[in-house]
Amino acid sequence: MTPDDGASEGLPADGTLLTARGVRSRAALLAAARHLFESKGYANTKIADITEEAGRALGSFYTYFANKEEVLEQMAEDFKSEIDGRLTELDLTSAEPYDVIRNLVSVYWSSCRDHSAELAAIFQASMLDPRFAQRWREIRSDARKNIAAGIRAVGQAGLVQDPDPEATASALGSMMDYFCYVWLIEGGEADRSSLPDDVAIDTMARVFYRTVFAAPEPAPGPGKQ
Amino acid sequence: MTPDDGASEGLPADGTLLTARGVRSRAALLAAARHLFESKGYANTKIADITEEAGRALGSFYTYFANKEEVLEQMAEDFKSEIDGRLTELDLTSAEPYDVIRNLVSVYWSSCRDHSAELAAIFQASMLDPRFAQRWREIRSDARKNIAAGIRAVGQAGLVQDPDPEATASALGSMMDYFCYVWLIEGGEADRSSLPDDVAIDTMARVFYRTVFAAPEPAPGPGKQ
Amino acid sequence: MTPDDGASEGLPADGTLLTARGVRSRAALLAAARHLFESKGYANTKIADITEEAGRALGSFYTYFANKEEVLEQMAEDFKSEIDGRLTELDLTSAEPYDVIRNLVSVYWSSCRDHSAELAAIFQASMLDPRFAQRWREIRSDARKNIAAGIRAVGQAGLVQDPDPEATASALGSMMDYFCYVWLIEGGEADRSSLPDDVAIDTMARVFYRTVFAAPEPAPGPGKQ
Amino acid sequence: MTPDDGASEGLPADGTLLTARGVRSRAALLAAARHLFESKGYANTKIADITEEAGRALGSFYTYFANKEEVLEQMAEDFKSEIDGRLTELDLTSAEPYDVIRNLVSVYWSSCRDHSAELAAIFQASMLDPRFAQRWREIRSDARKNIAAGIRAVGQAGLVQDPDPEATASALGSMMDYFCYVWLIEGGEADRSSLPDDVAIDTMARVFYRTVFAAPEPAPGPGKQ
DNA sequence: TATGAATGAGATTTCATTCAT
DNA sequence: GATGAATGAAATCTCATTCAT
Repeated sequence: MTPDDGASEGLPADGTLLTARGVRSRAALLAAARHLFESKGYANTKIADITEEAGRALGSFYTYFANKEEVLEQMAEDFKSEIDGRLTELDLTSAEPYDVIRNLVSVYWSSCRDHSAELAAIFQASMLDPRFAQRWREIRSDARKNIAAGIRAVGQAGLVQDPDPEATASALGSMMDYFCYVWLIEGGEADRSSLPDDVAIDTMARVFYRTVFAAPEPAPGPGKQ
Repeated sequence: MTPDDGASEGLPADGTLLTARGVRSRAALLAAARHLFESKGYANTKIADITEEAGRALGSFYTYFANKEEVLEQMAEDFKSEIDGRLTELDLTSAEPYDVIRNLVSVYWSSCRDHSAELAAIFQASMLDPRFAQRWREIRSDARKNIAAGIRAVGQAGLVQDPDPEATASALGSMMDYFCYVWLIEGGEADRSSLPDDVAIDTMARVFYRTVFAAPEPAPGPGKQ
Repeated sequence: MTPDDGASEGLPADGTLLTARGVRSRAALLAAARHLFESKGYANTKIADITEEAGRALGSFYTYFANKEEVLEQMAEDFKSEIDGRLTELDLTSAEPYDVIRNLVSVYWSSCRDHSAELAAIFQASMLDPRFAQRWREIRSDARKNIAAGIRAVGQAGLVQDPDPEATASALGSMMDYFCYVWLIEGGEADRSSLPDDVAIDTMARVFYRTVFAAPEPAPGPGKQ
Repeated sequence: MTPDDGASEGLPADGTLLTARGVRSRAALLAAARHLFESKGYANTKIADITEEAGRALGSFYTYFANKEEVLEQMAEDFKSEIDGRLTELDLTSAEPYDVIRNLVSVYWSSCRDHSAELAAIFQASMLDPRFAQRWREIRSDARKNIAAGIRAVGQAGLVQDPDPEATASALGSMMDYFCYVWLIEGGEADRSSLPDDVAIDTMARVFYRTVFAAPEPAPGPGKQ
C-alpha cells in the first residue's frame, strides 16, 4: 500500500538494467516528483525542484528520464496497475449489490487518496497536453466500461432500464473522478475543506447506487471504510 | 453585483473610461483570448498569440489587461453572471420536479457549450494556480448551495432522506462540471467523441433526479431541448 | 563592396517588415556574427557572443533569427549573390583567354577575401551539418558548371580534349575553394602565413589556365589586380 | 619517427604498458571512433557514442585517452605514417614523369579512401580547433615540399618556369586535399555523388601534370590503378 | 492609444569528466 | 582494469513585461 512499491523500479530510458545505486536514485527522483506534484502541482514543478528535493544533481535526472512527461508517464502506469490490481481483488459476488458498489467506490477513493500526487498530475497534464488527455482517457476507459456493463446487467435483469449506459457510466465516472479531485487535491468546496473517508465513500456510493437502481440504497449497517 | 454593471464592456485597470477605439480593441483581445483558450488551452496560450489573433500589437495587450490572469478573471465573471442570469430566468415552480431538474441541467449544459472557452480556461487555471482554484470554488458555490437546498427540501417533504446534502450536492456538481468538460472540451471518452445535446442533458438529469429522489424519473414525453 | 550592403537588410523570421530600429539591430547582429565567425569560427561562436558583441540583450537575437543556422543561411545567401553579381559584371569577351581566367579567379579571390567570415563559416558548417554540406554544394554548383562549360568549349574548339570536364571542373573548383580557405582563413601553409593578392591570383590562374589549355600561359604584362 | 615505433598499438597516457586485455580495449575504442568519425563526423561524435559502439563502459574511454582530441591525434599520426610509408615505397625513378605523378596521386587517393575516417576527422578538427589546424599544416607540409621540389626540378631542367613553386604546390595540394574530401567524404558535387577510382586519379593527375609541365599529358596506355 | 523592439530571468537539455564500487 | 552513475557548467530558447517612438 506504500506508493513506492509495485512496478516503479522501472528501467532507464534506454532499456538498460540499473545497478543497485541506480535503482535507489531513480526511486528517490520518483518519490521527490510525487511529493512535489502533490504539493505544487505538476506544471509548477521544475526538473530542478525534483533533483533538489531528491538530493541529486540536476543532470542526474536525465540519467533516468528523458523529461518530465516521462516521469508522469511512469507514475500514471503505476497508478493504473495499482487501481486495476485493487479492483481485481475485489469480491464482486457479494450478495448485496450496494456492497459491491460501495466496495468499488471505496477502492477508487482510497487509491486516489494514496496516489493523490499521481491523480493531481494526471489531471493537470491532461489539460495541458493533448497527449496526456488521450492517455488519461485510456486509463479511465476500463472503469467506464465496467460501470456501463454493470448498468446493462441491471437492465437485462429487468430491473431498471437505462437509455444510454455508456453515457451514464461517463457521468458516474466523471462524478467520481472530479469528486475525488476536489476533495483530495483541491481542498474541498467553498465552505468545507475536507471529508472523512466514509462520508466521501458513502456519498459517491449513494449517487452511484441510486443512479443505477433508481431506488434508495439499503439502510446502512454499522461503519466501514 | 448587478448583472449588467458594465464589467464586460470593461474598463481599463485604472478606472478610466475607454474611447470607442479602446472598446473595440479590448473586445477584440477578449474574443481572441476566448478563441485561443478554447482551441489551445489557457496555459498554452501566450500573450503574443492573443494579440496576433486579435490583429493588435503585442504592447496593446497591456493597455487593457495587467496579465493573462486578468483576462480570465474577466471571462469568469461574465461566465458566472451569464449562468446566474439564465438560471434566474428559469421557471422553478414547474409542477414536475423532473422538469425543474432537466431545465436546470439543460441551462448548465448549454451555458457550458456556449462558453466552452471560459469553461476550459477556468478548469485549467484552477489546476495551475491556487488563486483560481479558490475563485472557481466561489463561482460554483452558489450552484452547490442551490442543489443542497433542493435535496434538503425533498428531505423535509418527507420523501427521501439524505445524510449529507452538501456532500451529495458536491458530487452532483462535480458530475456536471466534469461531464461537461469531458464532452464539450476534452473530446469525449475513449470510444465516443461527442454526445448530442439531448443525450447529454438527459443523462445528467437522470443521475441528478435519481440521486435526489431515489426513484426512476418519469417516462419522457416527446421532443426536447 | 562593404560586406553589409546588398540583400542582408532581410526580414525577420516571420516575414513581417522591420522598423528602422529593427533594421539597425538586425544589421548589428549580422555584423557581430560575421566578425565572430571570422575570428573564432562558426562552431565556437555562441549566440551570447553575438549579442554581446552587438551590444544587444541575449533575447534580442531571437527577434531576428530562429537560431545560429539561420544567420549563416542569410550570410551564405548574401555571399552567393555577391559573387554571382561580381561574376556577371565580368567581361568574358576579352581577346585573351588567360585574361578571362585571371579575371574570374581574381573576382573569386577578392570575394572570398571580403567575405572571409562567410567563407569560414560556410566551410565549417558544411562539415558539421549535412544540411549545410548540401547547401554549400548548391552554392558552388554554378561555378562548377561554368568551369565545365569553359573546358568543353575549349575542347569543341579542337584545342585540347578533356575526358571528363565535370571532374576537372570539380578539381579546379576544389583547388580554388580550399586554396582561398587556406590562405585567407587558416593562415597559410607551415612555412608561409600569407600571400599577396597578385601572387595568389596568379597562382590559381596559372593552374587553371594550364589545366584547361595544357600550355603555358602568356608571359605577364605589367601591373595587375 | 620510425614508421613502426609501436605508436598505434599505443600506450596509456602515463607510459605504462598495457595488458593484453587493455590492448584489445584500446583497439576497440579506436576502431569505434574511426567508424563514427566517418559516419557522423568528428564534432558530432560523443565520447559516449564511441564507448557504446565499442561495447565498453563510458568510463573506460579515459583509461586510454585523455579526451577526444587525443584519439584524433593518434589517428592523425597513423594516417601520416601510412601515407609516408606508401609514398616511400613509390618508384620515383620511373622513365615517364606522368607515371610518377599518377602514382603519387594514386597513392594519395587510395590512402584517403582507406582512411576516410581520419581524413574527415582531421579536416573537421582543423576547422574547429586552431591546434589541429597547425597539426594539419604540419602533416601536409612534407607533401607540399615534395611537390615544390618537383616543380623546381622541372624548372631547373629548363622545361617550364614557375614564378612561385611553393604557392603552386599549395594550390595543387589544396586541389588534392579538398577534391579527395569532396568525393570521398562529403558525397560529391551537386549532380554527381561519386567518382570511380580511376577517373578521380586521372583527373587529379591531369591537373597536376599540366600545371607542372604546361603541356598535355601523354595519351593513356591500357589499364590503371 | 498603438506599436513592436528590447530585455533578461528562467527552464530545459547536453555532455565531458570524475569517481566510488 | 572495468563499470556506469553523478556532476554541474554551459548553451539554447522562451516569453512576460517594459518602454521608447
